[in-house]
Amino acid sequence: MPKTGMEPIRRQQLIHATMMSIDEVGLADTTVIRIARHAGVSAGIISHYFGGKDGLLEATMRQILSDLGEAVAARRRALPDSSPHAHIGAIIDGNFDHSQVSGPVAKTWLAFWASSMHKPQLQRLQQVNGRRLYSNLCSQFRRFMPREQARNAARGLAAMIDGLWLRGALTAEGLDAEHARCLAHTHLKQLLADHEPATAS
Amino acid sequence: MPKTGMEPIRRQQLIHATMMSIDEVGLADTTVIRIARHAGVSAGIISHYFGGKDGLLEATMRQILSDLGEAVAARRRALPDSSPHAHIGAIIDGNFDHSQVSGPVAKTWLAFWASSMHKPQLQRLQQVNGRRLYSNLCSQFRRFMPREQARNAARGLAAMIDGLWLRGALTAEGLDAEHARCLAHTHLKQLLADHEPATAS
DNA sequence: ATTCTTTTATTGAACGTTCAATCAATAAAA
DNA sequence: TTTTATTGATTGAACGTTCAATAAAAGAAT
Repeated sequence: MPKTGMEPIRRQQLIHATMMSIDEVGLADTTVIRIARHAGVSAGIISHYFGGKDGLLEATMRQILSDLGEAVAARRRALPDSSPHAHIGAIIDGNFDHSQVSGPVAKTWLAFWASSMHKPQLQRLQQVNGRRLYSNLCSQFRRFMPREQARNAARGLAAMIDGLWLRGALTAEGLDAEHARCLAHTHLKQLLADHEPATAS
Repeated sequence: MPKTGMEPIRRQQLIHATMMSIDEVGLADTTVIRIARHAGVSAGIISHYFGGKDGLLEATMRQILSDLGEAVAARRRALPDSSPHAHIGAIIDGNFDHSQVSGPVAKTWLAFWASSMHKPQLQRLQQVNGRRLYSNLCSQFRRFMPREQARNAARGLAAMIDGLWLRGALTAEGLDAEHARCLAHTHLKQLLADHEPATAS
């Protein structure tokens, strides 16, 4: 049934099928045949569109990072005000966006995280993302904190966000996004309260 | 050169070699031959002592978890006082013990973390450890907080500890244990200060 | 409309590689 | 002589990639 213009459709199907397979059996047991069956196509098509299995895996990670970045950016565009609190809150909420915390995405994310330790191409993508989160947080904290303290606040909050993700991906019930957001926001409020004790209500 | 009593020696050598291999090339590219070469023995010996590759991997994870538990327990035995602050501080310090934060151990730990999502035997070990950290923290927080608040404090601190680990394992420079400890302790002090504002100095 | 040609999309068997596990053979110690 | 410890070639299974073959759509021509 080959019509023209299949390429973007197939690419999307295969990326989605990759996440499903990683969700089901993990990255280690994800074979091209299993991905192809999930997408309802043959194994050879993967090399045709992505140059090979590695190309598909990299494209899948790119998609996840791109979606995450967009979720954060969208919330920062629609802020109620431009206070540091609002910006940091938007970054937190974006990181726990619904498109990001579903089981398949979260497990795929963690699988790539581990894998990126030894695959240079994934490592680059991973570091770009990690630094983006950190520096976004840091520049907001610096609006009302001295530099070194802002750095530490950013590092601590970034670690908490990643840690909540990590723990969420491992629990059988999946990540409770509402609860995770609540914990991160509570931590943020503490940081703010400690720094403006006189400005209460 | 077979003497008697080689078993405990070989088991230790092979577990150590497993961590070295995972540090070098990752869990995915860690083969029995590579592990055996690291230990200076032949590949067949792994099946002889551990029943197969999976047995060795499980034994390696058990060793890491056991070392981590002991590092925490040792510090809790030698506390200056038995205040909640001291206990929680000891749990933090134990989790950033030098035996735990070296490159090979940290990378092996993260590799198993990801792998435990789809291997039931590793998952059990992982959950026992995660719950131990959480419930240890929780029971200390409850000594000066209402139950629900203590739970949230424990979840937040546990997430931060794991997040600092995670980010440390991924950076090329490795985990800066001193700095990570400092961030976790800062967060702890905020939790304490917020809850006893009248008892200052 | 119908036929022919070209282009695009897809298949799946075959190939070469890699891996974990096995086991008969070996050698040192007891 | 018996027991304990170890080797490494072999085996069979599984994997990613390749490529000749196939089929449907699109375009061209009558």
